[in-house]
Amino acid sequence: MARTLPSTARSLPIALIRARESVMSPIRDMLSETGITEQQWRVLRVLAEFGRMDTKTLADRSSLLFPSLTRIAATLRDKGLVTQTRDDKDRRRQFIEITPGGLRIIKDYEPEAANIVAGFKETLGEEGYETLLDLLGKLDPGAQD
Amino acid sequence: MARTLPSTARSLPIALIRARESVMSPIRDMLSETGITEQQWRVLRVLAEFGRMDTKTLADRSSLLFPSLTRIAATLRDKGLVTQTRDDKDRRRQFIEITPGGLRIIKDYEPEAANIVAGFKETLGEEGYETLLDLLGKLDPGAQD
DNA sequence: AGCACTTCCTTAACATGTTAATTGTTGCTA
DNA sequence: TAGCAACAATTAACATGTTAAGGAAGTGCT
Repeated sequence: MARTLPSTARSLPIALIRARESVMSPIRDMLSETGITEQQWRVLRVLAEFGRMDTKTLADRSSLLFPSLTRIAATLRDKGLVTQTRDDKDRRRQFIEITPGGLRIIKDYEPEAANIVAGFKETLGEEGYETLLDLLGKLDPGAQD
Repeated sequence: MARTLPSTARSLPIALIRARESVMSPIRDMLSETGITEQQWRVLRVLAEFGRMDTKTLADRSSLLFPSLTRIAATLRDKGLVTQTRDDKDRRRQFIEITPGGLRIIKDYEPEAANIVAGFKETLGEEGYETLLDLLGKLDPGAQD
Protein backbone atom coordinates (compact mmCIF):
# COMPACT_ATOMS: atom_id res chain seq x y z
CA MET A 1 0.00 0.00 0.00
CA ALA A 2 1.24 3.46 -0.83
CA ARG A 3 2.01 5.53 2.23
CA THR A 4 2.44 8.75 0.32
CA LEU A 5 0.02 10.62 -1.87
CA PRO A 6 1.21 11.16 -5.43
CA SER A 7 2.35 14.62 -6.32
CA THR A 8 -0.59 16.82 -7.19
CA ALA A 9 0.82 16.90 -10.71
CA ARG A 10 0.15 13.16 -10.98
CA SER A 11 -3.09 13.02 -8.99
CA LEU A 12 -5.94 10.99 -10.41
CA PRO A 13 -8.74 13.26 -9.18
CA ILE A 14 -6.99 16.33 -10.54
CA ALA A 15 -6.27 14.62 -13.83
CA LEU A 16 -9.95 13.75 -14.13
CA ILE A 17 -10.99 17.30 -13.41
CA ARG A 18 -8.59 18.73 -15.97
CA ALA A 19 -9.55 16.24 -18.64
CA ARG A 20 -13.21 16.96 -18.09
CA GLU A 21 -12.55 20.67 -18.28
CA SER A 22 -10.63 20.27 -21.53
CA VAL A 23 -13.36 18.18 -23.09
CA MET A 24 -16.24 20.34 -21.93
CA SER A 25 -14.72 23.71 -22.73
CA PRO A 26 -15.41 23.63 -26.49
CA ILE A 27 -18.81 22.07 -25.86
CA ARG A 28 -19.68 24.87 -23.47
CA ASP A 29 -18.55 27.39 -26.05
CA MET A 30 -20.88 25.79 -28.55
CA LEU A 31 -23.77 25.70 -26.11
CA SER A 32 -23.34 29.31 -25.06
CA GLU A 33 -25.17 30.42 -28.18
CA THR A 34 -28.13 28.19 -27.37
CA GLY A 35 -28.65 29.56 -23.89
CA ILE A 36 -28.63 26.13 -22.29
CA THR A 37 -26.01 24.73 -19.98
CA GLU A 38 -23.91 21.64 -20.21
CA GLN A 39 -26.16 19.75 -17.79
CA GLN A 40 -29.33 20.86 -19.53
CA TRP A 41 -27.80 19.61 -22.78
CA ARG A 42 -27.08 16.27 -21.15
CA VAL A 43 -30.66 15.90 -19.98
CA LEU A 44 -32.04 16.77 -23.39
CA ARG A 45 -29.70 14.30 -25.05
CA VAL A 46 -30.80 11.46 -22.79
CA LEU A 47 -34.45 12.31 -23.41
CA ALA A 48 -33.85 12.51 -27.14
CA GLU A 49 -32.17 9.13 -27.16
CA PHE A 50 -34.50 7.16 -24.89
CA GLY A 51 -37.74 9.10 -24.97
CA ARG A 52 -40.11 9.82 -22.13
CA MET A 53 -39.00 8.45 -18.79
CA ASP A 54 -39.45 8.83 -15.07
CA THR A 55 -37.30 11.20 -13.06
CA LYS A 56 -35.32 8.52 -11.30
CA THR A 57 -34.18 6.91 -14.54
CA LEU A 58 -33.45 10.30 -16.03
CA ALA A 59 -31.31 11.31 -13.09
CA ASP A 60 -29.40 8.07 -13.33
CA ARG A 61 -28.79 8.24 -17.06
CA SER A 62 -27.82 11.91 -16.92
CA SER A 63 -25.54 11.38 -13.94
CA LEU A 64 -27.31 14.08 -11.97
CA LEU A 65 -28.40 14.15 -8.37
CA PHE A 66 -32.06 14.56 -7.65
CA PRO A 67 -31.89 18.09 -6.31
CA SER A 68 -30.02 19.22 -9.39
CA LEU A 69 -32.45 17.49 -11.68
CA THR A 70 -35.41 19.10 -9.96
CA ARG A 71 -34.00 22.53 -10.71
CA ILE A 72 -32.89 21.67 -14.22
CA ALA A 73 -36.26 20.15 -15.10
CA ALA A 74 -38.01 23.29 -13.89
CA THR A 75 -35.70 25.45 -15.99
CA LEU A 76 -36.19 23.33 -19.09
CA ARG A 77 -39.95 23.34 -18.55
CA ASP A 78 -39.96 27.12 -18.31
CA LYS A 79 -38.03 27.24 -21.57
CA GLY A 80 -40.56 24.95 -23.19
CA LEU A 81 -38.00 22.25 -23.92
CA VAL A 82 -39.55 19.48 -21.81
CA THR A 83 -42.94 18.61 -20.31
CA GLN A 84 -43.60 17.08 -16.92
CA THR A 85 -46.56 14.80 -16.24
CA ARG A 86 -47.61 12.93 -13.12
CA ASP A 87 -47.98 9.19 -13.12
CA ASP A 88 -51.68 8.52 -12.54
CA LYS A 89 -51.01 5.12 -11.05
CA ASP A 90 -48.47 6.43 -8.57
CA ARG A 91 -48.92 10.11 -8.05
CA ARG A 92 -45.54 10.44 -6.38
CA ARG A 93 -43.83 9.72 -9.65
CA GLN A 94 -43.34 11.98 -12.59
CA PHE A 95 -42.56 11.54 -16.25
CA ILE A 96 -40.46 13.90 -18.29
CA GLU A 97 -40.56 14.17 -22.04
CA ILE A 98 -38.71 16.29 -24.55
CA THR A 99 -40.71 18.72 -26.68
CA PRO A 100 -40.29 19.40 -30.39
CA GLY A 101 -38.48 22.58 -29.39
CA GLY A 102 -36.06 20.62 -27.28
CA LEU A 103 -35.57 18.09 -30.01
CA ARG A 104 -34.75 20.84 -32.42
CA ILE A 105 -31.87 22.05 -30.30
CA ILE A 106 -30.43 18.55 -30.17
CA LYS A 107 -30.73 18.09 -33.93
CA ASP A 108 -29.27 21.51 -34.65
CA TYR A 109 -26.19 21.09 -32.53
CA GLU A 110 -25.59 17.35 -32.59
CA PRO A 111 -23.33 17.48 -35.67
CA GLU A 112 -21.13 20.16 -34.18
CA ALA A 113 -20.93 18.30 -30.86
CA ALA A 114 -20.05 15.13 -32.74
CA ASN A 115 -17.22 16.92 -34.48
CA ILE A 116 -15.82 18.12 -31.21
CA VAL A 117 -15.90 14.60 -29.81
CA ALA A 118 -14.36 13.28 -33.01
CA GLY A 119 -11.50 15.70 -32.50
CA PHE A 120 -10.69 14.17 -29.15
CA LYS A 121 -10.96 10.73 -30.62
CA GLU A 122 -8.33 11.72 -33.16
CA THR A 123 -6.11 13.07 -30.45
CA LEU A 124 -6.15 9.80 -28.57
CA GLY A 125 -6.44 7.50 -31.52
CA GLU A 126 -9.30 5.04 -31.87
CA GLU A 127 -7.58 2.54 -29.64
CA GLY A 128 -6.61 5.03 -26.98
CA TYR A 129 -10.13 6.39 -26.95
CA GLU A 130 -11.67 2.99 -26.35
CA THR A 131 -9.05 2.16 -23.75
CA LEU A 132 -9.80 5.37 -21.93
CA LEU A 133 -13.53 4.69 -21.83
CA ASP A 134 -12.88 1.18 -20.57
CA LEU A 135 -10.55 2.35 -17.82
CA LEU A 136 -12.95 5.08 -16.76
CA GLY A 137 -15.69 2.46 -16.67
CA LYS A 138 -13.65 0.34 -14.30
CA LEU A 139 -13.46 3.21 -11.86
CA ASP A 140 -17.24 3.44 -11.81
CA PRO A 141 -18.77 0.40 -10.10
CA GLY A 142 -22.17 1.46 -11.39
CA ALA A 143 -21.11 1.17 -15.02
CA GLN A 144 -23.06 -1.70 -16.49
CA ASP A 145 -20.82 -2.79 -19.31
CA MET B 1 -15.63 12.64 -39.06
CA ALA B 2 -18.41 11.23 -36.97
CA ARG B 3 -21.80 12.61 -37.86
CA THR B 4 -23.55 11.11 -34.87
CA LEU B 5 -22.92 11.62 -31.20
CA PRO B 6 -22.13 8.43 -29.28
CA SER B 7 -24.87 7.05 -27.11
CA THR B 8 -24.94 8.79 -23.76
CA ALA B 9 -23.93 5.45 -22.28
CA ARG B 10 -20.61 5.73 -24.14
CA SER B 11 -20.11 9.46 -23.84
CA LEU B 12 -16.66 10.70 -22.90
CA PRO B 13 -17.83 13.69 -20.84
CA ILE B 14 -20.29 11.54 -18.90
CA ALA B 15 -17.69 8.83 -18.35
CA LEU B 16 -15.32 11.48 -16.97
CA ILE B 17 -17.98 12.80 -14.62
CA ARG B 18 -18.84 9.35 -13.33
CA ALA B 19 -15.24 8.33 -12.84
CA ARG B 20 -14.52 11.52 -10.96
CA GLU B 21 -17.56 10.98 -8.79
CA SER B 22 -16.48 7.40 -8.01
CA VAL B 23 -12.99 8.48 -7.10
CA MET B 24 -14.01 11.49 -5.05
CA SER B 25 -16.82 9.87 -3.12
CA PRO B 26 -14.65 8.03 -0.59
CA ILE B 27 -12.34 11.01 -0.34
CA ARG B 28 -15.28 13.26 0.42
CA ASP B 29 -16.43 10.81 3.07
CA MET B 30 -13.00 10.99 4.66
CA LEU B 31 -12.92 14.78 4.49
CA SER B 32 -16.37 15.19 5.99
CA GLU B 33 -14.91 14.64 9.43
CA THR B 34 -12.37 17.40 8.92
CA GLY B 35 -14.91 20.04 7.96
CA ILE B 36 -13.06 20.95 4.79
CA THR B 37 -14.21 20.36 1.26
CA GLU B 38 -12.60 18.53 -1.60
CA GLN B 39 -11.41 21.77 -3.20
CA GLN B 40 -10.06 23.15 0.07
CA TRP B 41 -8.16 19.88 0.51
CA ARG B 42 -6.71 20.29 -2.97
CA VAL B 43 -5.49 23.81 -2.21
CA LEU B 44 -3.92 22.74 1.05
CA ARG B 45 -2.18 19.82 -0.64
CA VAL B 46 -0.65 22.05 -3.29
CA LEU B 47 0.52 24.51 -0.65
CA ALA B 48 1.95 21.70 1.45
CA GLU B 49 3.83 20.31 -1.52
CA PHE B 50 5.21 23.51 -3.05
CA GLY B 51 5.12 26.02 -0.21
CA ARG B 52 4.18 29.68 -0.33
CA MET B 53 3.14 30.89 -3.76
CA ASP B 54 1.19 33.58 -5.55
CA THR B 55 -2.49 33.21 -6.25
CA LYS B 56 -2.12 32.73 -9.96
CA THR B 57 0.21 29.79 -9.59
CA LEU B 58 -1.95 28.34 -6.86
CA ALA B 59 -5.07 28.57 -9.00
CA ASP B 60 -3.26 26.87 -11.83
CA ARG B 61 -1.84 24.04 -9.76
CA SER B 62 -5.12 23.46 -7.95
CA SER B 63 -7.12 23.56 -11.16
CA LEU B 64 -9.41 26.22 -9.78
CA LEU B 65 -10.77 29.36 -11.38
CA PHE B 66 -9.91 32.67 -9.80
CA PRO B 67 -13.33 33.45 -8.39
CA SER B 68 -13.47 30.05 -6.73
CA LEU B 69 -10.02 30.46 -5.30
CA THR B 70 -10.89 33.88 -3.90
CA ARG B 71 -13.72 32.35 -1.91
CA ILE B 72 -11.80 29.26 -0.89
CA ALA B 73 -8.81 31.30 0.26
CA ALA B 74 -11.08 33.47 2.38
CA THR B 75 -12.66 30.38 3.93
CA LEU B 76 -9.30 28.78 4.66
CA ARG B 77 -8.00 32.02 6.13
CA ASP B 78 -11.02 32.26 8.42
CA LYS B 79 -10.31 28.71 9.53
CA GLY B 80 -6.71 29.62 10.23
CA LEU B 81 -5.34 27.13 7.72
CA VAL B 82 -3.62 29.62 5.40
CA THR B 83 -2.30 33.17 5.53
CA GLN B 84 -2.50 35.81 2.82
CA THR B 85 0.13 38.50 2.35
CA ARG B 86 0.47 41.24 -0.24
CA ASP B 87 3.49 41.48 -2.49
CA ASP B 88 5.23 44.73 -1.52
CA LYS B 89 6.82 45.08 -4.94
CA ASP B 90 3.52 44.69 -6.76
CA ARG B 91 0.64 45.44 -4.50
CA ARG B 92 -1.81 43.87 -6.89
CA ARG B 93 -0.37 40.46 -6.20
CA GLN B 94 -0.83 38.25 -3.22
CA PHE B 95 0.98 35.32 -1.65
CA ILE B 96 -0.69 32.44 0.12
CA GLU B 97 0.98 30.15 2.60
CA ILE B 98 -0.20 27.17 4.59
CA THR B 99 -0.15 27.44 8.40
CA PRO B 100 0.95 24.75 10.85
CA GLY B 101 -2.73 24.04 11.46
CA GLY B 102 -3.28 23.46 7.77
CA LEU B 103 -0.20 21.31 7.55
CA ARG B 104 -1.48 19.19 10.38
CA ILE B 105 -4.66 18.34 8.52
CA ILE B 106 -2.64 17.23 5.52
CA LYS B 107 -0.33 15.08 7.62
CA ASP B 108 -3.21 13.56 9.56
CA TYR B 109 -5.22 12.51 6.53
CA GLU B 110 -2.59 11.92 3.88
CA PRO B 111 -2.12 8.22 4.74
CA GLU B 112 -5.84 7.52 4.53
CA ALA B 113 -6.12 9.42 1.26
CA ALA B 114 -3.13 7.49 -0.06
CA ASN B 115 -4.84 4.23 0.80
CA ILE B 116 -7.95 5.24 -1.07
CA VAL B 117 -5.91 6.10 -4.14
CA ALA B 118 -3.98 2.85 -3.79
CA GLY B 119 -7.29 1.01 -3.90
CA PHE B 120 -8.09 2.50 -7.28
CA LYS B 121 -4.62 1.67 -8.47
CA GLU B 122 -5.26 -1.94 -7.57
CA THR B 123 -8.55 -1.90 -9.39
CA LEU B 124 -6.91 -0.76 -12.59
CA GLY B 125 -3.59 -2.46 -12.15
CA GLU B 126 -0.34 -0.55 -12.14
CA GLU B 127 -0.21 -0.49 -15.90
CA GLY B 128 -3.83 0.51 -16.38
CA TYR B 129 -3.40 3.27 -13.83
CA GLU B 130 -0.43 4.77 -15.64
CA THR B 131 -2.14 4.38 -18.98
CA LEU B 132 -5.17 6.20 -17.66
CA LEU B 133 -3.13 9.12 -16.37
CA ASP B 134 -1.31 9.35 -19.68
CA LEU B 135 -4.52 9.33 -21.70
CA LEU B 136 -6.10 11.92 -19.44
CA GLY B 137 -3.00 14.03 -19.85
CA LYS B 138 -3.33 13.92 -23.61
CA LEU B 139 -6.80 15.39 -23.35
CA ASP B 140 -5.42 18.34 -21.44
CA PRO B 141 -3.25 20.53 -23.66
CA GLY B 142 -2.02 22.35 -20.57
CA ALA B 143 -0.52 19.24 -19.05
CA GLN B 144 3.22 19.77 -18.97
CA ASP B 145 4.47 16.21 -18.84
C1' DA C 1 -59.47 3.03 9.84
C1' DG C 2 -55.08 4.09 12.01
C1' DC C 3 -50.20 4.04 12.26
C1' DA C 4 -45.45 3.29 11.14
C1' DC C 5 -42.48 2.82 7.27
C1' DT C 6 -40.89 3.47 2.73
C1' DT C 7 -40.49 5.98 -1.62
C1' DC C 8 -40.40 9.96 -4.85
C1' DC C 9 -39.67 14.42 -5.11
C1' DT C 10 -38.85 19.12 -3.47
C1' DT C 11 -36.61 22.74 -0.45
C1' DA C 12 -33.04 24.55 2.06
C1' DA C 13 -28.38 25.85 2.93
C1' DC C 14 -23.88 26.23 1.75
C1' DA C 15 -19.82 25.64 -1.44
C1' DT C 16 -18.18 25.67 -6.05
C1' DG C 17 -18.28 26.44 -11.38
C1' DT C 18 -18.71 29.90 -14.79
C1' DT C 19 -18.96 34.29 -17.12
C1' DA C 20 -19.05 39.17 -16.85
C1' DA C 21 -18.42 43.47 -14.61
C1' DT C 22 -15.73 46.10 -11.18
C1' DT C 23 -11.92 47.80 -8.29
C1' DG C 24 -7.19 48.73 -7.30
C1' DT C 25 -2.21 48.80 -9.25
C1' DT C 26 1.22 49.03 -12.40
C1' DG C 27 3.50 50.40 -16.60
C1' DC C 28 3.76 52.81 -20.75
C1' DT C 29 3.63 56.85 -23.32
C1' DA C 30 2.21 61.02 -25.46
C1' DT D 1 2.62 63.87 -15.55
C1' DA D 2 -1.93 62.97 -16.99
C1' DG D 3 -4.11 59.32 -19.52
C1' DC D 4 -4.79 54.79 -20.80
C1' DA D 5 -4.02 49.95 -21.60
C1' DA D 6 -2.86 45.78 -19.09
C1' DC D 7 -3.00 43.07 -15.05
C1' DA D 8 -4.39 40.91 -10.33
C1' DA D 9 -7.94 40.18 -7.58
C1' DT D 10 -12.58 40.69 -6.15
C1' DT D 11 -17.54 40.92 -6.57
C1' DA D 12 -21.89 39.81 -8.76
C1' DA D 13 -25.23 36.79 -10.70
C1' DC D 14 -26.82 32.58 -11.92
C1' DA D 15 -26.47 27.41 -12.32
C1' DT D 16 -24.97 23.21 -10.33
C1' DG D 17 -22.94 19.85 -6.61
C1' DT D 18 -23.78 18.07 -2.16
C1' DT D 19 -25.93 16.88 2.16
C1' DA D 20 -29.80 17.20 5.13
C1' DA D 21 -34.47 18.01 6.12
C1' DG D 22 -39.34 18.30 4.63
C1' DG D 23 -43.71 17.03 2.26
C1' DA D 24 -46.76 14.19 -0.30
C1' DA D 25 -48.21 9.66 -1.77
C1' DG D 26 -47.95 4.71 -1.55
C1' DT D 27 -47.52 0.11 1.28
C1' DG D 28 -48.11 -2.99 4.95
C1' DC D 29 -49.71 -4.27 9.47
C1' DT D 30 -52.86 -4.31 13.23
